[in-house]
Amino acid sequence: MCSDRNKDAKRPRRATAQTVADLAGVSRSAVSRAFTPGAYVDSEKRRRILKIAADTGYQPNALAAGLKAGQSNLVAVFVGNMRSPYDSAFVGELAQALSGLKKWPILIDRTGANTDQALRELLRYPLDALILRGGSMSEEIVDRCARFGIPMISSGRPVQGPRVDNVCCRNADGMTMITDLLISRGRRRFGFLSGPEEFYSSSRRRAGVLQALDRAGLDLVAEHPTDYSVDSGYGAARSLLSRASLDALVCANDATAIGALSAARDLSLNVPGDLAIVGFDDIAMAKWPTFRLTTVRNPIDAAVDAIIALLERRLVDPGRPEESIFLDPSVIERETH
Amino acid sequence: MCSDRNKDAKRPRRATAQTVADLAGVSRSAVSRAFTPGAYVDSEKRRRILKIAADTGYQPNALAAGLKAGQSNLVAVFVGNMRSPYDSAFVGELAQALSGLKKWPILIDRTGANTDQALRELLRYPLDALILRGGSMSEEIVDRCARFGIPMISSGRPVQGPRVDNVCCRNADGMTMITDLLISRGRRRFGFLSGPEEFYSSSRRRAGVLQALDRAGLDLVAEHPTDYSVDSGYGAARSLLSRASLDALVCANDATAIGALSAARDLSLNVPGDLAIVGFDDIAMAKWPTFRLTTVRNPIDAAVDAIIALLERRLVDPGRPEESIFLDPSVIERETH
DNA sequence: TTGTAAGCGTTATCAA
DNA sequence: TTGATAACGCTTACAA
Repeated sequence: MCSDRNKDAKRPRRATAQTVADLAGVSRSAVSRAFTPGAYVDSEKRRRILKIAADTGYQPNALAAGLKAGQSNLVAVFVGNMRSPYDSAFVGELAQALSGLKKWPILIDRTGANTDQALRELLRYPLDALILRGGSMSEEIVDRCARFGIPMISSGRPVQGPRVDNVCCRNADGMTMITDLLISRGRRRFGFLSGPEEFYSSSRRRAGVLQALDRAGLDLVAEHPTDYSVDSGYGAARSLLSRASLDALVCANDATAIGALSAARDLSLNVPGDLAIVGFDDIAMAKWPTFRLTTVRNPIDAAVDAIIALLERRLVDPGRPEESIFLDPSVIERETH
Repeated sequence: MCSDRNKDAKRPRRATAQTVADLAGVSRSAVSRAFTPGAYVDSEKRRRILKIAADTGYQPNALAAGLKAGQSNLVAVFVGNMRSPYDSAFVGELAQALSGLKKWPILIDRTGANTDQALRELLRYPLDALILRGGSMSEEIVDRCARFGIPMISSGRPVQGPRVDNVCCRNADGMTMITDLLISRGRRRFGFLSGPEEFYSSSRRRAGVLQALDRAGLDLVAEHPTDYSVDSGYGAARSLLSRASLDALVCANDATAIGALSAARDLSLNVPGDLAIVGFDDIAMAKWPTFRLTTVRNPIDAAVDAIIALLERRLVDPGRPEESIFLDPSVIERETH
C-alpha cells in the first residue's frame, strides 16, 4: 500500500509552555510557575499567563512533569472481576476518591486473557502504587504483585511484604455476629454455602460461622462449596436443601444467598418462616424488593477511606513501616432471617 | 530472597537504560534497540541485554517514551455510573480489550463530586483517546467532552464533532422487535416505563415501542417515568398497575423491569399469565433464577469490538473522516412474556 | 520577581 | 551493527 495522502492532517500537537510564554512575552519558567501553587510570580502576570493558557488550551504535559518529578500520579487498580457487583462498586468508589487526590486509576481486570503480561507491561509507567482488590484473588497472584517493588495496598487479603499496606474486613467477626443473631432467634439446624477455597475471605467467613456454632454447642448440619456466583448458590442450595432439613442457611456472600433464596422459593420453602437465609457483603441487589436479604455489611466506603489514608501516608513517607487497617462489618437486618 | 537493605531510604529510583547499558558494556541506544521489535541489534547482544534487564527489573520508562513519542498509550474511560450493572460490565470488557492493544484505561466515574474538574486535570496527560459511555450521560456533558480536541469514541449516544467516532445500539429497533413479539402473543393493553429524559437511549427506546404499537393500531395505555433504577421501576410499576389494567409492561431497561417484576408479585399478578414484563440490556441479573427476564440484548461484546476497531483506525490515521457503527440488538426470550 | 540552563529517561537520526 | 547526540516538555536551582 502507498503512503497516506492526508499526512498533513496529523493531529495537531498540543500547546507547550513555550507557546504560551511567547504569546505572553515571558519565559517558559514563568509559565511553569503560573501553574505551580505558591510559586513566586507577579500576580498580574500570572493572571495574564493563565488567560492565554486557557485560550490556547494549554495544560502542563503530565508526562513531562512526571518524568521530571519521578512520579506519575498514576495508580494501578487490579480487581478480581468487574462483573461482580461488589468489585465494581468498589472500583467506582475508589475511582472517585482517587480523583480527589489527583491520582488516576488505571484499571486492570484479572479476568483478562494474560493479565500477568498486561500487569508487567503496565509497570513501564512509574506507578505511584498498586491497589489490589485481593479478596477475590488467589494467593499466588497477590504474592506476585507484592514483588513488583512499588508500594501496594491490598484490600481484602492481608499480604506481607516491603511497602505493602493492608485493609481488611473482619470477615470472621461478621459471620459470627450474624450467626449469633440467627441462633438467638431460635435457629438450630445450620447449613453453610462456602466460597472458593483459594479466596482468603472464604476461609475466614467459614471460621466465623463455626465459632458461633461452637460456642452455642451446635454443629454444622451440612455444607456445600460455591464459586461465589448466583448460579452456583442456587445449585448448592438445591442440593443441600433436598438432602438435609435445615432452618438456617448461611451463605459466604450475597450472590450465593440470592441464588439460595431462589432455590428455596422453587422448593416452596417459606423464608424466613421455614428457613432463614443470610449473606455477606451487602451488595446493592441485597436490598432489591424481591430479596430484602438480611446480610453482613462489608463496608466499601470505609475500605476506600482506609486505602486513601494509607496511600497518602505511604506517598509522604515511602520508608514507613507497613500498616494494616481492619474494618468492622455490621449486621443488616432485612427480611430473610 | 527479599533483600531489604535500605529500609530507611527513600523509595529506590528504578533502573534506567543507562544502568543496564553500563552493566552490559553497551551504549544506551543498544538497550533501547533491544526493547524495540525489529531494530538492528546483534541477536546475541540483545539476549544479553534482556537478561540483565530482567535481573535489574529494568523496563523502559513509559513516561519518557511517551514524552518522546507524543503519545501516552493512556485512554480515558468516562462512564455514567459504576453501580449500574451495564456500565460496570461494559468497563470490564473494555479494560480487557484495551490491554490487548497495550492501551491503558484510566477510569473516570461521572458520579464523582466535580467530574468536570477531574476530567480537565486528567487532560494534562496526552491521552490517546477518550472513550465515553454516553448512553447514560446527559447531552451537555457529552458535548463538553467532544470539545477537548482529543479523539473521542462515544458509545450509546451519537455525538457530532471533529475526530468523534460513534458506536450505538439500534435502540428503537430493539424495542420494536420485542413489542412486536408481545403483540404477536396476543398482548393488547401496553404500559411503558420510560427512562430519564436526558438520556439518549430513553427517547429512542420509547420511539421503538410507539412505532410497533402504531403499526398494530394500538395505543399506549399508560406510561410512567423512572430514573432507570430498580427502586424507581418498582414504584412506577406499582403506580401504573394500580390505576390501569394492562397485559404488557415494557420497561426501558432491565433494572426497571426487575423492579416491575417485584411490584407485580407484590400485587399478586401472575407473570407472564396476567401480565408480560420485558426489559432492555440483558444485564447479568436478567437471567438470575428469580427473574428469568425476557429482554433485548444490548451487546456489550459487539460494542467493545467496535470501539477497539474505531480506536485502532483513528490512531493510524487521526485525520480520517468520522465513522459511526450501529449495533443490532436481539430479543432474548425467557419466562416473563 | 524573573530568566537561564541543567537535567528527567527515552528514542530517532546520523555518522562511523 | 553500533554509539554519540539531539530532541520531547517540564520543573527547579541558581544567578541576575
